[in-house]
Amino acid sequence: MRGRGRGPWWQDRLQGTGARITAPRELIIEILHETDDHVSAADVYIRAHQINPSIGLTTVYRTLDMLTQLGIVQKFDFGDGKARYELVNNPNGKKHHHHLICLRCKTIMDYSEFLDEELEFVKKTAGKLSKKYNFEITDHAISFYGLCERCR
Amino acid sequence: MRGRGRGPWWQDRLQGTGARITAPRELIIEILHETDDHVSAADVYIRAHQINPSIGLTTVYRTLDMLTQLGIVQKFDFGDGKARYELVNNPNGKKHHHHLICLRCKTIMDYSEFLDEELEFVKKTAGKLSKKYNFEITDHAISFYGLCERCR
DNA sequence: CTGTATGCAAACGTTTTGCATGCGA
DNA sequence: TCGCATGCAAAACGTTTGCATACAG
Repeated sequence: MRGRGRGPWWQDRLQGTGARITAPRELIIEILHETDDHVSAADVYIRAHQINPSIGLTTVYRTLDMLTQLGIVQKFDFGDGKARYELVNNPNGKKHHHHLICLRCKTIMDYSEFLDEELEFVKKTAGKLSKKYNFEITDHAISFYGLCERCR
Repeated sequence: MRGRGRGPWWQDRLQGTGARITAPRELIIEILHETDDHVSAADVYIRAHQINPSIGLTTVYRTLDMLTQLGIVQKFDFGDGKARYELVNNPNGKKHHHHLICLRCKTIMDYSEFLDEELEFVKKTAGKLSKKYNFEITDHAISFYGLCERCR
């Protein structure tokens, strides 16, 4: 287990763009790193605020936005009014996964099974789309909607 | 071309649930039908309002929500702050498709090629997930993110 | 005639912005 | 020191809700 805090793996990415390493940014990334879940900005803010009460919600939004544009974080909109964020591709992070969303209770479940076939499909499709539309594909999302066990 | 206005294909669906056929609902569905695009609630409202200025934004939201719950409309959240709506599976409608979203200019492109392989993949995966998580899957969405031709 | 559907205005929750201050490099 | 980064408060935005009225069945 390497990432206990100040792992430098993301500092390089930030400094490479001229961005500064600050306490709020360190804390926000650490929180994302320790949370295996799709968290909202408010979720991050609450946890950050518990540790360092001087951090403001605005900074959380701005940091998440910056990380999203750098490709360090992926932003999701599941249709419940608030955006969710997840670290992507980080060394200690959880596996690539997709989502199962209950239309009634809005629960979001992750699944990471059956990814071998998916990877194959995604790669093939991305390649064809990329060529046909001259589109540089950097990411993708697959979501299934329906009714969860409790709601059906 | 069948659907010029009062096509009854959706009236049955509505009446089957006890919902009433009203002028605002007819108009909203007609607008969705004539629009091959992923429209926001405001988009629908503007067009509806041009035709019948007595229609309110609230009714547009409530109607789109009702149609979504009936499965007549699919609601999308692409992360730009407003939800988009599309008619799904209607007789004259366009083919099932997925989305290519530019992270810089937020343009949303549809693609409906390569769906044969996709259908196979989706069916297989949905079946497995359904069994494993006891989840009743009714819909799915696949989106690719990246940079469009103009932005890269 | 009954109850759903509607429009308006106001409320709501999330996200963004303006501005003065703080602090990393 | 210089300018990006921050926090606060207020604004902005999309969406939802309360309520009295209209109208489909």
